[in-house]
Amino acid sequence: MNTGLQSAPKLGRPRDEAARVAILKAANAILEKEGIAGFTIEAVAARAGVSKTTIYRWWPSRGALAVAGFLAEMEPKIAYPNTGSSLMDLVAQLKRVAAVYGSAAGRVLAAIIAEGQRDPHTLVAFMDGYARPRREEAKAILRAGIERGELSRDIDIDVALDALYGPIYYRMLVPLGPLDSTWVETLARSVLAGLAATK
Amino acid sequence: MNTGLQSAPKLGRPRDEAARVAILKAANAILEKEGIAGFTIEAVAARAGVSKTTIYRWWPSRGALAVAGFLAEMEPKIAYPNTGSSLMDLVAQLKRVAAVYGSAAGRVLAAIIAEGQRDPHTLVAFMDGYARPRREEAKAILRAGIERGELSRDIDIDVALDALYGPIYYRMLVPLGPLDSTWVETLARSVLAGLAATK
Amino acid sequence: MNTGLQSAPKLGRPRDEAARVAILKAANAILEKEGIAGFTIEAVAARAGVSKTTIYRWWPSRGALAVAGFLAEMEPKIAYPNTGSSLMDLVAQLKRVAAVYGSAAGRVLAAIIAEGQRDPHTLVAFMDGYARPRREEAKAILRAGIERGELSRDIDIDVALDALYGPIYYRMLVPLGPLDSTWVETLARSVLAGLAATK
Amino acid sequence: MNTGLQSAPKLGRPRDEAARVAILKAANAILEKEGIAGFTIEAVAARAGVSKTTIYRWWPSRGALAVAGFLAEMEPKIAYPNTGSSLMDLVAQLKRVAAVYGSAAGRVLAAIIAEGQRDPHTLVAFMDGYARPRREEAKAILRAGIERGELSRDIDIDVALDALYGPIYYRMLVPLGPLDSTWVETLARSVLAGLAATK
DNA sequence: ATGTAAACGAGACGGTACGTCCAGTCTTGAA
DNA sequence: TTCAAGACTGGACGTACCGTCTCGTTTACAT
Repeated sequence: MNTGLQSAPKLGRPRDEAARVAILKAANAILEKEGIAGFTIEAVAARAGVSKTTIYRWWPSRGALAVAGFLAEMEPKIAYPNTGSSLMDLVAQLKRVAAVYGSAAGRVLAAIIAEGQRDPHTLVAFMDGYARPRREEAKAILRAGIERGELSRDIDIDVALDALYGPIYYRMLVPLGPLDSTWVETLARSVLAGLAATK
Repeated sequence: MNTGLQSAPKLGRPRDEAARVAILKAANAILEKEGIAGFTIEAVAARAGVSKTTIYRWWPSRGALAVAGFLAEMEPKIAYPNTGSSLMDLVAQLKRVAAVYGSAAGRVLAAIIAEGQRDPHTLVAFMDGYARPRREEAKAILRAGIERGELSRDIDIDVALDALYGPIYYRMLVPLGPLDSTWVETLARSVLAGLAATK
Repeated sequence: MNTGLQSAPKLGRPRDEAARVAILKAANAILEKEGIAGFTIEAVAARAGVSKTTIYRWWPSRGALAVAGFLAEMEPKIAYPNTGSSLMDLVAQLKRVAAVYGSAAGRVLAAIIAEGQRDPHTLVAFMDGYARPRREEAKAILRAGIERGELSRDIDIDVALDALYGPIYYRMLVPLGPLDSTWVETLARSVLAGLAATK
Repeated sequence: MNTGLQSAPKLGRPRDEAARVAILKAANAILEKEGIAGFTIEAVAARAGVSKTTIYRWWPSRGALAVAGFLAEMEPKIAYPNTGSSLMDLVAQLKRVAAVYGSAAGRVLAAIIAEGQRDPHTLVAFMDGYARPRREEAKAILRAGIERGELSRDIDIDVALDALYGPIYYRMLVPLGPLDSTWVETLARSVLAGLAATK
């Protein structure tokens, strides 16, 4: 996936930026509307008004394209807020994430994780491009909270984040119940209470 | 999935039990070894030494077959223990579940959830046949714990179970870290502390 | 190319005869109308109302299909006559061949020879299925003529047939002039005179 | 094919002669080695170390390029000899042609004729640039032979040339037998006998 | 014992999408 | 103005499986 700017060889016809954008938009639209079932390279090409070749030139697989489309759409949507309080920031962002994942974007994300089970490259792309960076951001917040004394030094940061975000992904993929704000709040309160209680 | 015994028409050649078993075994084996990518009806038929027709006669779709195979293999493996203490039972079972999901069975389960994102019928089959029954068992334990006074009356049982099992599914599908017993213990302790702390 | 009747295993769904015929007819029609340029497997499939798979199941390549179509159409058209006189038979057949090759069938034949230059299998199929059998028939006639004393024992049968048929193929492929009956007659007279004059 | 010198615009960068030669050489080499199957513009460009653009700028189609390459290589090889005797000249040249067509050049020629069946422009280019000029030379020889009384005034020159050259092309395209000198001699003797016998 | 009815193996069939190749066109910067 | 590089649209390739179908064969029970 050559979305970024690398050595920029400058030779030959430059990449068509409009096509790139159209492809990512089409990928997202299809994933949102029809889910992974209708997400074929041919469908994306048709919707974007682009030839299959152009897609294959820039993205090695269906999954890579899905991830790229998701990132393009998501990146602006889930920045962490900054309220001065780690816990407030965390809860606020958790609610925002739950809201986003409960909407169309959640279907895209679910599709990507599903595709990731089929194609390891997709999983890697998703983890490198999205999952791990988000986790790092979240870790930073928790660490800040520890510095400020809002959280105990004894908590296991990874476990804490798994406990907070895991349930959201779980409900997104296995709809045992709704992903609404009441639920998130109850969850956050409960889990944070556990963290606070740690030793 | 007509695995059960219904009106038993009794006419004609009876169903070949050996074939049924061979198919489920083959389905599991393929799902474990190659994941969802290699899980095609043709592959299952070939491995089971059975014709495609026979598979389609009894299972309506790939997903239904996967779920059936998973249930056949799983059912015996994750019964709840009974130690007299709800919390002990819960933790023990949680650890067992994590261990099982971290092994080959986890790959099968991941494949089923992935297929469920593509085909709603598969999701329904999985939820009806597996997810919800397990959840009911777990709820019963928690309720018993409340009765016995081990747990507060104020906890939200569903949230509690999401907080306990969600992270396991999360790590199974998005490998941000290992699914080992240390992690499960830390997680369980932390979440249960939160539940206990609930006023 | 399993056009003929072989061991007839009898197992499974029997081949759809109507499809086979439709495919051969479509192949011929396209070859006649558009030449080798428009002769794609997809076009044949579409015209025959058949899936590509069905074509590939029975014919290994474009060329094999073209040859099969040609044989199906041609076989009845160029049997040798039998006038009692070898030379008369020969000339009569030569004229018929020229007439046929000058028509739509000629375009099919030209296409096959062209495809044969690209794909050796096609050439082999054409030679085994058509060129050599025809040549053998012609040789038999010449041999009969020698037996009856109509032709000299000294002629080289292969050279004689090359001299008679070569020019027809030449004109068919390289249109330096028409392939009409006047020309064939002149040619036949001239060449046969040469044969008669041999020693 | 703008190989010749036209109005000489003189403006801008001049045509790269080395590229022109490299392209023709590459075209020939590929045609000889891999036949028409491997003869793609991209392959020629790669082998010649030239961009596709440059090829398309000067030759309108694959066939045109093939013909140009063939002419560049062939022109010097098949000039008519001059022994003073038309018949001797004719036979000598016939043998030379057969020898050449039986070698690598024959594969190129066969490829061109094949391509000509697919693309009329190629056929025209081949006929205008090669087939007809050669035929005119041959006709001149026959006419000279008639003038000198070596040949009858009654022979049909076109038929005579078809009878002599047709079989060579035939054997080149449909390998029913070798294209060796023994065969050519027998053929020439036989056909010329027929011409001589023509009243 | 004989018929009837469903299960089964085999494999042909119409389709969809795959990922690739090449055609022929275009857009850029350098020569 | 030519050229190298390489992006672009587009058509066909040959393959893999899908889910359906049509056979002939097998197995049981009901007559």
